Amino acid sequence: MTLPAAPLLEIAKHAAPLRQQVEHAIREAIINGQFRPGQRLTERELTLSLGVSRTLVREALRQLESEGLITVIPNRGPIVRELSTEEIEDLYAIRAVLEGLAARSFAEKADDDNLRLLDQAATDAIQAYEAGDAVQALDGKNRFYDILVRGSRSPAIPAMLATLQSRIRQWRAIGMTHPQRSSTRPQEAIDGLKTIWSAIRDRDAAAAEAATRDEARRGAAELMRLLAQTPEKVSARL
Amino acid sequence: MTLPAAPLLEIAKHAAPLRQQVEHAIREAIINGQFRPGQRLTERELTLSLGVSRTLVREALRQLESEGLITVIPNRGPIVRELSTEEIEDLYAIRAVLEGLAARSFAEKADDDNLRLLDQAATDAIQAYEAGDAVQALDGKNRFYDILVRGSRSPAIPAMLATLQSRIRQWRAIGMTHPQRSSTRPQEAIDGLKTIWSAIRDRDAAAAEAATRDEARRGAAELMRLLAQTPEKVSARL
DNA sequence: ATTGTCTTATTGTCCGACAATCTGCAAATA
DNA sequence: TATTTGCAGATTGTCGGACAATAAGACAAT
Repeated sequence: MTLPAAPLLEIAKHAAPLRQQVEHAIREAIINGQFRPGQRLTERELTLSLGVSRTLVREALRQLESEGLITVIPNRGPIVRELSTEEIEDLYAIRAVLEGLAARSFAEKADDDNLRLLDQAATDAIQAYEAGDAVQALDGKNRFYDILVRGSRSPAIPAMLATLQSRIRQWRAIGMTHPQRSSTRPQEAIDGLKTIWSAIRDRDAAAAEAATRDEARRGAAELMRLLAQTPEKVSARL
Repeated sequence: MTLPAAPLLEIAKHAAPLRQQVEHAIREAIINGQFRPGQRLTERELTLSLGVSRTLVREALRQLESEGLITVIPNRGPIVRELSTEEIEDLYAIRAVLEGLAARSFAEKADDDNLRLLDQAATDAIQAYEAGDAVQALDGKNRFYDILVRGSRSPAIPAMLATLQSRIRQWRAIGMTHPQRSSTRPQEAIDGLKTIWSAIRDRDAAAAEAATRDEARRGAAELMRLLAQTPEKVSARL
């Protein structure tokens, strides 16, 4: 008797090569600020703190390098990459068009399952916001965009956006906690979400793309405004 | 006396680490079809043919992996990545929006030098086309887009597009030599270029972006049409 | 204050080793 | 004959050590 074509349960077949865990560990340390921008990362330190051989550390570093998270100075070693204001703005602009493209694809190709999930996330976010629950609202919003990207059926976009996110995440945190944060921004974000949502329900791909881009750009503009007001602090404090 | 802030000449400071040459060599072999999609690349083979240690080969492979050029199967090793029709289409769609974004930035921020260079490339391409010189026309066109991307002053877009290109290049070649290639396509491409060009001269960022995206999409559509007509051959023959 | 030299920390590269895993094939079995 | 089992070979995954090449900082000499 042969096994059914679709396996009953997916087993993690390749018990995560150690290398990937190393890569993941370093990446996380960079993203959450444990390793600060500009900081040097010597191979020796990493091997000691991670308890793996230099071989693995070096392979992981190569990968992080091509993701743009670190810069490797020849014969000097890697340093955690610092981003100028211009670079941050640039990455956000790229994110905007990619998310826009994802929304377009989603509007064109999403199946009912994904539409339902999107509906759920959208209503959750809106309700939470109206109830004044900022945390839940943010969670719903994040889920909304997550579903949007994954449901776009684009093989490459999710990966590219994930890489972008890992380079940006640190600054996104600022955008949400900054004291001078605009008070109208949350409302704006929810409105943007509604616009995207309704465009998708209408299967209006062009409108969905435009709305998603615009919303992402507004978010970026707000962040850039905040960054401009605290020029030095930002890179220093994380 | 202190040195001027801007160095008089840039010296190639770090005589290419061997590793990068290895990476480059493998990448080129993949791009130009010397290593075919689906083909296995064993570390041993590579060390022998390149004359470097396994260490270097492995590091290079990690980098190529995160560029999407190869897929590494655990305990089996890397194979040259094969792209499905959907994936090709997806990559072209991404390229379209990124080039569009580059055009937008260029229209907004390009300096006179870049504008002049763009002018030159555009007139070259158009003249060559009208003179019936396909090779020169193509060269001008490529230069045009190259300047567009580089002159966009975006730190990240050129790198992302370069990665995309390396994954697509093989199929682009098909688009230009395919027997059933549309006869109106070259004219269309030149028209597209003119539209982009004039939008940029007007500093109309939105129009430049739209025109660039549209043109890229038309090119992609043409390629997908050709691929649809020769379904198997394509991946087989390269 | 500038230049030259030495020392040290670190990367760049190579090598050899061995366990873990996949593959294909042959032998054993039903 | 068809299926399962088991084994051998090939290849990756990971380790440790080794040594040259280079960069940076300290220090001495001019």
